[in-house]
Amino acid sequence: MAAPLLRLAAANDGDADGRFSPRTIPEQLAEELGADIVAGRRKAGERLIELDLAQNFGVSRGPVREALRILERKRMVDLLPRRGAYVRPLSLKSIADLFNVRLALSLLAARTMATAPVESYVETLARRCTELNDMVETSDPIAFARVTTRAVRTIAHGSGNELLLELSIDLANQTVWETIWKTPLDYLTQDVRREAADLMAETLEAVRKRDPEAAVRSLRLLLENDRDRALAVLTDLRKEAGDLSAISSG
Amino acid sequence: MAAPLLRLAAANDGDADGRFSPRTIPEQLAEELGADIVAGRRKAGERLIELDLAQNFGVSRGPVREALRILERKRMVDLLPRRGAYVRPLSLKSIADLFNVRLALSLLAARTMATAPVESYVETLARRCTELNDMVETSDPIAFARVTTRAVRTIAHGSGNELLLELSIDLANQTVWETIWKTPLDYLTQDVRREAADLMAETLEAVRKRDPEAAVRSLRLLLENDRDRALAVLTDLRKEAGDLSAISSG
DNA sequence: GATTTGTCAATTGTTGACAATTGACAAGAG
DNA sequence: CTCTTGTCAATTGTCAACAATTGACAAATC
Repeated sequence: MAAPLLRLAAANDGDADGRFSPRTIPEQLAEELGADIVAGRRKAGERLIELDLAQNFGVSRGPVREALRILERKRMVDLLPRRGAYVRPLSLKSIADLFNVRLALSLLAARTMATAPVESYVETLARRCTELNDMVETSDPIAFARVTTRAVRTIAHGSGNELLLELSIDLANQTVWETIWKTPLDYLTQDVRREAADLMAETLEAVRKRDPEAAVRSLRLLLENDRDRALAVLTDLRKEAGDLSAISSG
Repeated sequence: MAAPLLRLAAANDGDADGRFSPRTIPEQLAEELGADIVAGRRKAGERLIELDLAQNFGVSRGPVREALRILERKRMVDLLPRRGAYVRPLSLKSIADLFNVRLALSLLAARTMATAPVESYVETLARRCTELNDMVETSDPIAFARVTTRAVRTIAHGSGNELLLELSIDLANQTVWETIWKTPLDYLTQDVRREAADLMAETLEAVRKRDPEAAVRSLRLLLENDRDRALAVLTDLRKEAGDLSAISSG
């Protein structure tokens, strides 16, 4: 197998975070490997051998090691001392778990933000709401989903809780999402989008009125809907095709 | 400076997790360094230089590097590519943030557990409740606090959400707690213990009745009390002594 | 036949050397 | 005097070789 080397990483568009740290080789490796895992080019449970990876990527084992640590942190591989790295199976249940944790953190964010709103974040959230409203009519579910995610992240920012924000970003970077983005988002019909946009607007309103309970209530509805619909789609998907090897029955 | 070498790590009592992976050198380094940071032997913001650490510990830079990655994951150091590792300042606010995140996760756990309780975990929780009740009369705040923590972890287990459990353990391993354990727990008076034990019992009851909202309600009260009292103590502590260098005003 | 022990290749852990980058400081230009 | 540019030591990033451990398979023992 010839050495494919690294494609030297396209634009560094600030990885969903604010930091513009230089893009290190281990990070690039982790990204590539992560993509491979999501795409099913690496199967669940497969063992990853440092030397092989190093040769395939055209680097030495050092950076590969660090990349594996990064992927461990992202919960994409299990790292057993002296026994190697294994790609972690990604069950439907673990996706549900992920949704629920995100939900809990987002609700804490909403509650906190509504308790002591910071004007700049409220404004940003308002902008997102406007965007969502505008997108109800158009029919681009992917764009809609992205803005929703961004709005939720704004709330995480607005909470002022840095740990919460960090965890949210970590979870968002979780590759599960990459998988989910690739699933059909047809369930985001106009009606569903309408409802979501309204609920987000309600949340914004509650934040403005400094009513934490109301904010939590509406955001919870929004995210629970999202979770349930996404899970339904994923479940169906599994029934049809037994592949997508990254997603096991679990 | 002579080479202190590693004291070869005492009993491996299964680090609060179930796994009994072999104790690797990087893990030991991380533990030592972490202890140094908590104890204030490494000050907030201080730069950690790989070569120095390597020489002090009597190993080469490789393992030190991995140890730093571990500490980054535990949020104890910041790792800036090409710019080194810095011990992360631990502000009062970040401790509050930690409490709040733990709170949110625990409530999700309680809600989930109460939705579909698993007998074995319910039993364990019941045992913890009994223990707590027995400890109301005795006056060992530390033991009481530990059992409380254990009860909360039981709930995390009982949720069946592995991600949640993992995050909880991560956060619990956060060194902040080590710091907190060392603060005076005098606020855990008999009255306070009585209330806490009662609230935990209520939570258990709610779980048994499969009443998620009630479970969340009582556990929330319990943990909010805990948070507020602990923060109050820490705040006072800071007013008195300006040291405890790991805790900055932030 | 089941269990233990010995051997070996494959793989991970560790090391020391070399390359690349950073931040600081000094010298020079405006 | 302020700002830019060049140089340099300190430090991190990467590499390739060596050491230690693992798991598997075969041989020996009970």
